[in-house]
Amino acid sequence: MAVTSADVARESGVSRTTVSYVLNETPGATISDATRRRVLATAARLGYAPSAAARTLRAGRSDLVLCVLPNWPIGPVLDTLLERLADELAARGLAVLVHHGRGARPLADLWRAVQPRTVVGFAAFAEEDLRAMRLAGIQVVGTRMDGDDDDPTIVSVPQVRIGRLQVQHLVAGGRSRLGWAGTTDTRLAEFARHRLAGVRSECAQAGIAPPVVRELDLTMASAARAAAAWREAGVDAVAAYNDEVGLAVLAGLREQGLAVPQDVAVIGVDDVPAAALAEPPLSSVDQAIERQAAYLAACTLAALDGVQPPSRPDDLHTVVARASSAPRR
Amino acid sequence: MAVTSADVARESGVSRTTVSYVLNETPGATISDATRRRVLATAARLGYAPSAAARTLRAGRSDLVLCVLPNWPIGPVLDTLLERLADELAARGLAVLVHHGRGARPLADLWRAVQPRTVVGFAAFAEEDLRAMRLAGIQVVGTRMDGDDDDPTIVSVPQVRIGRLQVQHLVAGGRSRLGWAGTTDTRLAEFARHRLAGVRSECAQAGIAPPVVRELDLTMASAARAAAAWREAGVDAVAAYNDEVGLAVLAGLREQGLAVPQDVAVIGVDDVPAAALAEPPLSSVDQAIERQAAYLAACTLAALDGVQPPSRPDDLHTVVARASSAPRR
DNA sequence: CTGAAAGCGCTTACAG
DNA sequence: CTGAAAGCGCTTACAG
Repeated sequence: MAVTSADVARESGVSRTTVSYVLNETPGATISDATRRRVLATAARLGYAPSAAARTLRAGRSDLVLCVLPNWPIGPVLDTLLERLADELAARGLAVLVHHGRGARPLADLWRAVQPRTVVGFAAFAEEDLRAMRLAGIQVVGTRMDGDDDDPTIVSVPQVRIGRLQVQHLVAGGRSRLGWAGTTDTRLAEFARHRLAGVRSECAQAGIAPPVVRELDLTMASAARAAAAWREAGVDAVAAYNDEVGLAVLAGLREQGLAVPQDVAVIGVDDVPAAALAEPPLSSVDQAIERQAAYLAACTLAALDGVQPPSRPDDLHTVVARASSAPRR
Repeated sequence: MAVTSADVARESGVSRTTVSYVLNETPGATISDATRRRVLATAARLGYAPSAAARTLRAGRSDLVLCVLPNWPIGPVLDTLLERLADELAARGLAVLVHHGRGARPLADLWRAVQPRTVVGFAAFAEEDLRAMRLAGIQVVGTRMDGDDDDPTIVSVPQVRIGRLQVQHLVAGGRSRLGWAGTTDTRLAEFARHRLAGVRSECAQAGIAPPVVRELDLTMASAARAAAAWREAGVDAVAAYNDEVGLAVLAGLREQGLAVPQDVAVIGVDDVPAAALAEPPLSSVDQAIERQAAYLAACTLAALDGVQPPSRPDDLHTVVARASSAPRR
């Protein structure tokens, strides 16, 4: 069916060995210029492309790096991460493909279809999946959201810091009774848990009461209910899971007749464009996506080379202060 | 290194043939129950997984379906599409992997690493890429944004309709001088072009002037400039590329002291949660994502089976009317 | 009911 | 400078 190296060999009047030497520019081999030209021309004319399956079988490993995502909604952060990773790895002849690991399908089904050299996991793997990958000789690079692990194959971006930063900013602005606006989107539960933990610990640190926790579903009804609860509790500042939730919080507070930032301050996470356009403009926490992406790519390359990964940059997140969290007068 | 079927055969005291028959439940073969049990147990104990490369080489085709995306930002629409597709194909033993085809890297590099059975393209392929895939025996399923092609391997979701619907809605609400809010994000240029074409053609149809076109970059400055230009031109309604741009339009109009919907009506596309939360709530065009996903999945399955694809549902898009486009009193 | 053998397409010692 | 041969791990006619 498809063109094989044998076809190229026959058409060029040489052996498959010679075809392989020419096409792979094999270091040891010296091929006469005439032969090389002839082989190259034939390959181009026939549209020859080597069989990935055969190469992988022969070599015992492929040039594929597989990124395994949980069922997170893909946003700009992840998008940039994947793009950057693909660019860096392409420079070394590696292809990056992404598996959107929705729901309950076991990873094992994948290995029937594809044989990656390395798997980059964006959430913890099941024990059995890990075992299967190790047995199959697949290298595994992991990521974590808490940052207290020394496993060198693990990239960590501590979500906890984000929550801490939000609280520090709000407290510095004279606020002392905090609310937390989480999300009912279960796909984000892992992120939310760590960010909330950061909020809690920083509240304790600052000597103020723990946050009044509410989970929103991005409807006006749920945002208004949350706002009412916060008013009830005397909340004067809300840290939101992200900007999307933060914008819902603004809407809910408005609905309940609470003024931002006079009555309540609000801060989100991500610094999406819509944050700056809100009324009032929404404060946020910038994630330094480009630098996170560079860090992840460097860690993956280090794992591929079997060397120590770079240490994590520790000033990734910064507060973007806008009117929604202006200090108490 | 890894466990092979020969290992399982040796440990079970049978031939590789028998191992293959048992593990693949080969129809013709009848294996004694004792042997079957023994082989299964050994395979499980050893953690045997067949080599995808060897299976693919042997079979001449893999169980991999590759989705090739242009460098679009991934949003909820695409996300749902991919999830749905993966689910439907998993039921037939096919794995779905995604290639984020950023920028200029030629697709050909991919075939060195991976050998898909089918490629689902979300934008037009380069001629040479198409040729290479055909030569490699890869089945190609395409998608288009204009819907006037009868190629059965092509899934089309006509963006043009979206623009038409927006204009119909605005005109029905008594508006007669339209603006179009595009985006400076070049990754979306293809979508924007078709939606704008729909707006243009429907304006002609309705006998009103062509739209006053402006491209926004999601900053207040650019939104305000656009708003000023529209006021200058006497625009009384704006169709936005999507809700994100629509929200920027609302901000720009507010900044310029124009009242929505009294002075200017606004409508976006996508019906994201933030649209309903805006002040005033933003009208939009719903994309019926679930049904689009089902349609794409059905087309892909049809292509795999070599049968006629289903015809496109033609009522995918519907206007969600909110305060931002309330009729002229 | 089970096994020995061929062959998928490639690369790479090994010979010439 | 070039070619014949082996072998990666699998499946499947073909024999028994």
